[in-house]
Amino acid sequence: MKYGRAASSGPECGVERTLTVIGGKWTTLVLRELLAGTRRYSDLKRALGRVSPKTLTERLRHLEAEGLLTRTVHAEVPPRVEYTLTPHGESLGEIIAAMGRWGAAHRPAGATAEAERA
Amino acid sequence: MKYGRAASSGPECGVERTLTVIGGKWTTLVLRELLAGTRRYSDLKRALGRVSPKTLTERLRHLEAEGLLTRTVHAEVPPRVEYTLTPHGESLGEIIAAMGRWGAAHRPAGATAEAERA
DNA sequence: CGGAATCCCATGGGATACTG
DNA sequence: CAGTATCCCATGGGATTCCG
Repeated sequence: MKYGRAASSGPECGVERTLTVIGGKWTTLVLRELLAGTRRYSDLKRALGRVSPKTLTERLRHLEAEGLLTRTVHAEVPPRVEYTLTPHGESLGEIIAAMGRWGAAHRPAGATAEAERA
Repeated sequence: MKYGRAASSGPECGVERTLTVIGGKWTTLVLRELLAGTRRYSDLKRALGRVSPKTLTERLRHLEAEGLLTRTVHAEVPPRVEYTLTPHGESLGEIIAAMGRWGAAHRPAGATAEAERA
């Protein structure tokens, strides 16, 4: 998801920077899962359902590179690897929460505003 | 960006539904632009910078299909087409705003938390 | 258990040219 | 002006198999 410099309303717009970090379906979903607490690789895999190991690892590595989570390998057998959000990663909670709220309120059906009032 | 059923923490999770709507780089950027007000096709193209006409049209059609914006064709010459967010589309403002804030605060440099306190 | 390796597909997106 | 029409590429993601 490469792109040159910001060319939108505000140069160096924050939205674009955010998109390069949490762009992509699984990325966001992984974050949402980790916002609930530390998770092991297999926990994430199970929670996310139909994600391939390749994709999951890829996204986790990406998030780690961005400094959003830490990967802890426990030297035991069987191996245990845990992923935990850094404060930096937790700061994304606001965005994820907003997305969750919107998605819950604006369901395809149309029971949107009514559902909120009820 | 298709996917079966929700398999994450909460079944039918709102986050996933939101992702199917605003997933993608340009989609979000278009929304951010329109949150500032009605825009013509050429306005958007100029504001977004390096977006191809194909992509822009594609995303606009997608958003229209989702009921997030309305497309108004003015029967004049030269043609004028305006895009305006529906209330439904405007309700995404909270998410976009959160993304903007996060991106602004967590810049690569590292002047993150400090910038927020200042 | 937690991946790495490999192969393949779908889709978003880019560049360019052309038109109602 | 506001697209449409092609063609092509990059990347996210899927499925499967194998390994330390």
